[in-house]
Amino acid sequence: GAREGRGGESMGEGVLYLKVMTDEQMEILRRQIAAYATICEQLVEMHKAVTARRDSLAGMRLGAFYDGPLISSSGQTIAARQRWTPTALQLQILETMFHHGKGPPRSKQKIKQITKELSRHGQISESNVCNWFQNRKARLKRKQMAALASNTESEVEADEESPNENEPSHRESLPLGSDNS
Amino acid sequence: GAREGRGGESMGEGVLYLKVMTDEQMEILRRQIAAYATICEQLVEMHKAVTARRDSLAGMRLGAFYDGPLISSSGQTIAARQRWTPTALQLQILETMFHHGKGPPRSKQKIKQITKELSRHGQISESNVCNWFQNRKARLKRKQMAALASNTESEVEADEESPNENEPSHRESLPLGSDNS
DNA sequence: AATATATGAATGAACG
DNA sequence: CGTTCATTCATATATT
Repeated sequence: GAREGRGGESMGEGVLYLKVMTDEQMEILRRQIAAYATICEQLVEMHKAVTARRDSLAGMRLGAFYDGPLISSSGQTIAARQRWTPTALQLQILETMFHHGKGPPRSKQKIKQITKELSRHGQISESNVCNWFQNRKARLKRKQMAALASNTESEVEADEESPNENEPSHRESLPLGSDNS
Repeated sequence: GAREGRGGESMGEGVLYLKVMTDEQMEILRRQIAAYATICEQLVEMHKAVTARRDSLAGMRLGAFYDGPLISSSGQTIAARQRWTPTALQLQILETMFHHGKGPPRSKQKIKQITKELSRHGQISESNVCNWFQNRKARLKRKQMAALASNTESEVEADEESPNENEPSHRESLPLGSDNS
């Protein structure tokens, strides 16, 4: 197994820490994701077909499904929370905005607009949006600071104060609604 | 998938191809898998329910599905996030500090120092220390509050905050008893 | 093995 | 804005 190593390593500090995977591990991951993607796709299709021809099973009100409800890996999706949790879709959008706009929105107007946009994908309020951006920013900054502190010798690449460097070149996407590969 | 054997040897001619991922990318992958797992679980359940009451959709032969062919597969090696576990010695030290200092450390400097000290007894990072103190504090508080709850009236030690808060003591449904810690 | 508990880590919200 | 709190999630460990 790939998990021996008691006491693990520090994972909070990102940046300098890299995980190394063999091609085999990579392949396993890839296949796992692909399998899930395929299955999900087919199941969704099936469900659509079923509900299309037979609406009588309205008892199962899971219709909001393929709009990306909220996916937390415990299946507790139905329980009413008192604390807002962004749906996968909302999170994706927010993340994109964050990267694009280089930070939190500038004006209240913007917040309103974003909230409106996001509310199409789930319950959300302006303060949620506000908090999210603030938290996001604060935590990014903290991470950077931590990284910077850990190697005082500097001269490390990508340490520059260029905020537009924030694009970690990853695209997180749940290919449920969008085509991929 | 007749693919056994350890990494490396099966691919190419012994050349070690390594992919390097940042922690962030790792986390994204992990989440994606988790998300898919959840979706699949729910969809499968739904499908089961549907087919249970109506068999007429045999047209879609996806039955082999939840016979569990490849989903979990051999994966799980990477998809799991390991977490730091304090050694006995580290725990002892932390505990002592906590009692002595009456709470979490006040400054970043202190954290650094503690981390350095503890790292002599095992792998540890600053965020580990930070988290530990926060969790410790939070859980102590909760325990005290719980203890206090049994006494109801009598001496209340000014622990209560404003009662018009967001439902601070919602024990509406903890039927599984897991919430208590 | 399967379930229950303990606890490290993530994060929405609140505070100063 | 930066920091802290409160709650939740996920995994390591213990128990059956």
